Amino acid sequence: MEIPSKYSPNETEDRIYAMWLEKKVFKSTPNDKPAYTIVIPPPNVTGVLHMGHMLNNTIQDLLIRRARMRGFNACWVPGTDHASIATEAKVVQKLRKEGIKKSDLSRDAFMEHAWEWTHKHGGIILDQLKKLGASCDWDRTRFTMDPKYYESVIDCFIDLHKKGKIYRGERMINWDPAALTALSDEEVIHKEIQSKLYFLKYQIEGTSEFLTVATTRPETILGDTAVCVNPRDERYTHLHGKRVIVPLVNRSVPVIADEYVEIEFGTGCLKVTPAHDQNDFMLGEKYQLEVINMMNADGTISEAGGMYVGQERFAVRDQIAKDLDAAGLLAKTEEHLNKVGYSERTDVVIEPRLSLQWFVDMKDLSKPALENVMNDTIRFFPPKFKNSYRNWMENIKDWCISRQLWWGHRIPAFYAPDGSFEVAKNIEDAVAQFQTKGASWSASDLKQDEDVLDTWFSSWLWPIGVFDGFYSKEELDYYYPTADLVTAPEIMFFWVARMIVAGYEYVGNFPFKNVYYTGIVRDKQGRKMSKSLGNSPDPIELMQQFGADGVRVGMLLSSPAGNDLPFDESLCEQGRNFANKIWNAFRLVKSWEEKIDGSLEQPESSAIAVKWMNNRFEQVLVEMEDGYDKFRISEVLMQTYKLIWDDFCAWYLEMAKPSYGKGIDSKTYNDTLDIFQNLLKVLHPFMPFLTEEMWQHMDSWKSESEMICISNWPAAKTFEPNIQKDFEEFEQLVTEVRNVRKKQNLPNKEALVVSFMKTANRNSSFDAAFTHLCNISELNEVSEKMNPSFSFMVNGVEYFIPYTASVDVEAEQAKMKEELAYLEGFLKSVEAKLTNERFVNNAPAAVLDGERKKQSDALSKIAAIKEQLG
RNA sequence: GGGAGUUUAGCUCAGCUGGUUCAGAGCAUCUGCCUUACAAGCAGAGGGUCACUGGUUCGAACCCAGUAAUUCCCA
Repeated sequence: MEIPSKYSPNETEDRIYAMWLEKKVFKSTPNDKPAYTIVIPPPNVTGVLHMGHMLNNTIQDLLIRRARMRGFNACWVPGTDHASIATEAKVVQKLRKEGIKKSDLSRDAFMEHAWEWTHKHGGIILDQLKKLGASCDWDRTRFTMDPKYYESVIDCFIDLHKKGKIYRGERMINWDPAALTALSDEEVIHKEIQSKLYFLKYQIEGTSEFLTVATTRPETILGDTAVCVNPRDERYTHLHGKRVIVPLVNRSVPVIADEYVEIEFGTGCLKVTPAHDQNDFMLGEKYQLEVINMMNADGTISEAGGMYVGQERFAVRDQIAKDLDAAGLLAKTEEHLNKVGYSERTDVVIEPRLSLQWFVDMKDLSKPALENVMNDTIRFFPPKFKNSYRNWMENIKDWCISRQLWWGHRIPAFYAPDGSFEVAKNIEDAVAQFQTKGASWSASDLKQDEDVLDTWFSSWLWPIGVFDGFYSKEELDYYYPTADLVTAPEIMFFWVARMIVAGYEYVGNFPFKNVYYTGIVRDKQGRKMSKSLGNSPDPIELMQQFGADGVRVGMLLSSPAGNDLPFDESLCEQGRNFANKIWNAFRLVKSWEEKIDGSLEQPESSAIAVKWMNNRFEQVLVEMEDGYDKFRISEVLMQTYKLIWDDFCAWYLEMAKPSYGKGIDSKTYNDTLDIFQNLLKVLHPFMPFLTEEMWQHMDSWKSESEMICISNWPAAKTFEPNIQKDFEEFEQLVTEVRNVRKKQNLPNKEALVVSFMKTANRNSSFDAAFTHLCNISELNEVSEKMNPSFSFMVNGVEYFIPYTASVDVEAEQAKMKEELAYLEGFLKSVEAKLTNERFVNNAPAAVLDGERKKQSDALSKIAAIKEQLG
């Protein structure tokens, strides 16, 4: 069978993936083997694969495939997140295009549309993951709104409410006036905006004097109920206890004094609008100020504002500035760099707003989660993220979990007409609960809370919920805690921290042992990849172009944990080239199948090559295992890359390759297959398709295991460091000879004679490989230097290759002189150290010996060159 | 404003306990090759004031202090 010289992934990948699915190799059920579990960070159900997913899931697949081969019961649980805000926004948008307004629909009708949308687009992303080679147990696919999962979320809410950890309260929250919902702090993005600072004049009551207050939001004067100064600010001590008149509004408000005010900022006077600013709210509570809510939910001015009613907030800002100016109450305006909060979802300016919301009291819940990260029970990779984790957890605030949306888990609170409420699993339970309290409401009297829960309030239960852990311990006991979590640092607080909290609260144990934080995928210019910038390549197209394996390698080549990944297609190209390189090594070895000559003995050159290659494999394997333990994925990949490309292809195969037209002995052939097999195994997690395809082509491999993905990971054995040392010497020697060939333009076909100066301790272990590889006809020992000839030193032994054709003697001598000058300078610096008494007295013996060896090596090299020069 | 990080070759990054793994890797570049697995390749070569300034030490890319640039998180 003719194997093409180019590997074509497109033909292969779908076929291989179908085989894996058919043989159910990714399926996991509890058994005697130890479990190794990963739960996927569930992507948005209607999302499409982007480069961040590619990175993330490549790493997860790599870990799970390695674990599977190492004999664990590997279980990777896939699934999707209902993503309430994002999905609802998409459905609203789609309906709008059809001319339907959300407000015209009933809740049930809207939910029908949302489900339809979910069924239509849901799962696309999971199919895309299959293209990448993701070895998930697809039978376990979960969705955060599956009936069972939904129930878990509701039960969790009820439980926390019973424990007194969930409460309803009026708080200053982040309000999104476009989506008409509350947002958690984490959903607000702060941006620096060039804005104006307005200096407003407040008349001091009963005088003709004015007080100037600086503000970035002049429209909020409609809600002013005080002016605040710092008690230490001597400019304003005379105003303590006085009252001032709010400009335009003409309301009299008190002047209060509080340390909170920054003396240096603006004029040192702060207008206090308790309903529209977090800190003002705090001042309002402290000094029992009146609260005037001057804004409607959609960002227009409310009746309570008294002026500009119904007008949009930013229009009013401009208008009020003009009106103030006209009234002579605007002292001046200044340019000002301001940080403004924007909604992550709708990108409109967030309005701090007082409203009645549901909260989780996080203070006590978060304690074990903080402790067990700090003491490394749960390990973070890279550990630097422990710092920000601690910072956040130590200052944790209550979690606002209600959202004014329909798509999601509806809050299980039922309100009676008198405003009292019960938290219950369903309306019947609520009726019963009212009854026990002596309130006899019927089901038709009660109304369920209109709001749904924050999406993260469902995904924080993910590692438990995917195993139905709230209702059955069977799978939970086996799979939980999971092994590793692979995710982006951006959602450390949204998700990772809260899963840890939930894990300790509901299972009494951590949800995962290790957390690997990936970086952010950026484009060449360092910009974050985003849809709006259009700078993100389509992963599916990339995989078509370079193969899934090529893209996987491309993603992992430069992505140490926690570092951003500056993505460049050329990395995928490197991955594709690597695939092709291996493919061709396979073609070579496969071609030997027909050249086996049973009568041949294994030549010495092949014997040493096999011995070295096996030894080298062991050496690198140890380093790789160490790298895996530390999650240094890129490093492990590079080690694998060099092991295969440099050691195996460039050196081993060249040494073992039979001479032109000759057959191959069966021992070398079989040894080569064994080596190749091990290499493919350690490569498999990185390039699953390519390795499986080759495995399927080789009967002797298939006799060990039907598929490489379920074969046994090679066990680390001991390696002999001396063999590698000898090899490196041999490598130098070969390079020197190649250089001589190049200088003289001697093709490899032409045999060479090489001589070396007689020495007691010349190492000859690789001589057979050397003469085979470099086409050396004679390797002679001589007792006198040869002239004229090229000469070079390898590990203290001087080698000679006689000049053949015309050689530029002067150029050679000039080069030698350069070398001589360098060596003499080097020697000088070494000797300076050795004559420094303090160095000799303080440095450890090993370092001293090293310096002495440097000295003697330099001396002998200098002597040799001088002799050559004549 | 508070906190954390980063700065080593053209690019992306290693460099773990201060000293033979000490200035490295991959890619890119340059030179020569269609050598019977592979031009998506082979062979060879060049390339660095380890951000800057000072300190500690026999010895600093590594420890300390300061400066600069830059990234992220929080408010």
